[in-house]
Amino acid sequence: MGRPPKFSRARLQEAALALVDEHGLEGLSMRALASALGTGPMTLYNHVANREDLEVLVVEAVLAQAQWSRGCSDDWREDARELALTVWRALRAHPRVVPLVLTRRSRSPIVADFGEAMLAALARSGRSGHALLVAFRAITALIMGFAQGELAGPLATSAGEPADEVIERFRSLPRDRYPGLVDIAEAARESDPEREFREGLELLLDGLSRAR
Amino acid sequence: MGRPPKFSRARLQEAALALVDEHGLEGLSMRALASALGTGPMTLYNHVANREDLEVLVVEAVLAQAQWSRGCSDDWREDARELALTVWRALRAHPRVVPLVLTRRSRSPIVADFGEAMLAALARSGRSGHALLVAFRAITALIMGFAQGELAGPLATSAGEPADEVIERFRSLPRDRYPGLVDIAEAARESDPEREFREGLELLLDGLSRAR
DNA sequence: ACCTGAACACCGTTCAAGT
DNA sequence: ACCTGAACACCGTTCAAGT
Repeated sequence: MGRPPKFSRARLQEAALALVDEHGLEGLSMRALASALGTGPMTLYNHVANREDLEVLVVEAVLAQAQWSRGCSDDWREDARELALTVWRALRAHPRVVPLVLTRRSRSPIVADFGEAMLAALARSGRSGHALLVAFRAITALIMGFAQGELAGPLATSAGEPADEVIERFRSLPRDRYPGLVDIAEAARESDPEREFREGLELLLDGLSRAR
Repeated sequence: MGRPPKFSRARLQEAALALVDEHGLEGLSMRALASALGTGPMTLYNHVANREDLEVLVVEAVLAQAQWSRGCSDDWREDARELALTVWRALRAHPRVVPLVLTRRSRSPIVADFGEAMLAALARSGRSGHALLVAFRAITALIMGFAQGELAGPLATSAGEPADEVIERFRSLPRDRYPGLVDIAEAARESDPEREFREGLELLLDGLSRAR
């Protein structure tokens, strides 16, 4: 006997994302999500295969927020930059989901479409085949790596500890042993994440412009 | 009454890493580790604060395998390259630990020492302060991002699915809609991870050489 | 100082039954 | 087709007691 679903997959996705945004990764459980949706845990299994499947759904909810103009400009660097920035911003909007984005694999068309758009831009730098593959791997690595670095890297600013404290911790290292770390910790005080990402991205784009 | 520890912290670290290497992340539990060490779960709490602490220990076991020569050459690019490669290789030697490396933060001297060595190399490109910070963030992002990409990126080759299958999956996409993805999937067939990383790294080093 | 068993409050998921 | 309660086999961790 056909029964209408109690809630849509989209509703479930939205509720799961809200749970992680608000309570972090450990706030996401089948049971917690179920009660947020007003049902029992087992109901979720009508919409989702298992917990990992649910996590992929959360990842895709975040990635879906990356939007870009479909056409392309006459400057491939500008296109690649726009694409990279929109993904990076989507990740930054949901910092507590980043660990999931880094570790779960999605086969959603969102990922393929983004990849294809980025490849279209990079191809216009004059690359194809192996060189295009390397360029693609490098730029996606840079995006994910910057997101990771803010979350868990040496100068990570999130994850509970306030930014100023992390910087202070590095600033107070022995200056003779760690002059470089002290230096960048000072610089980090009057910097911001988007600027750092943009300038880091520009370094790679410079490399992509030069080599052939 | 002073009792000698039943096992050292190093022994615990080693056993935990072995557990993850062999059975993956889900094979690591307080209970499984305890029985691998021949005791009850609660004994572990004499050596480790909690599960997260244990995970950081595993991360540090992997990072500790990154070794580099202390002196520096007359070529900063060569030094940065060596440092990046040694970390990347350490990560690759323990693919199932990578998700932990991406998401857990360590305050071990290993991390600080690596950072300082890398900064020393990058500083010799003529950078300091904010520009040095950006260069550092970019190169660490590239390293971690490449490790992430192999694990969970669009063309990821690990995570159960064999490399050939992933590539085949992309190769069989509609060529008119995803020409770029099909192209790099073909290229990926006769490529290897270290080559891709080396060449991706070179792109960033090119960018670091040019800009000032 | 270090070890440890029992117990508690959670998990994800199987199963079998409902509509 | 979709829902759901009971039950199972796990977790990490607190507590209280041992040496």
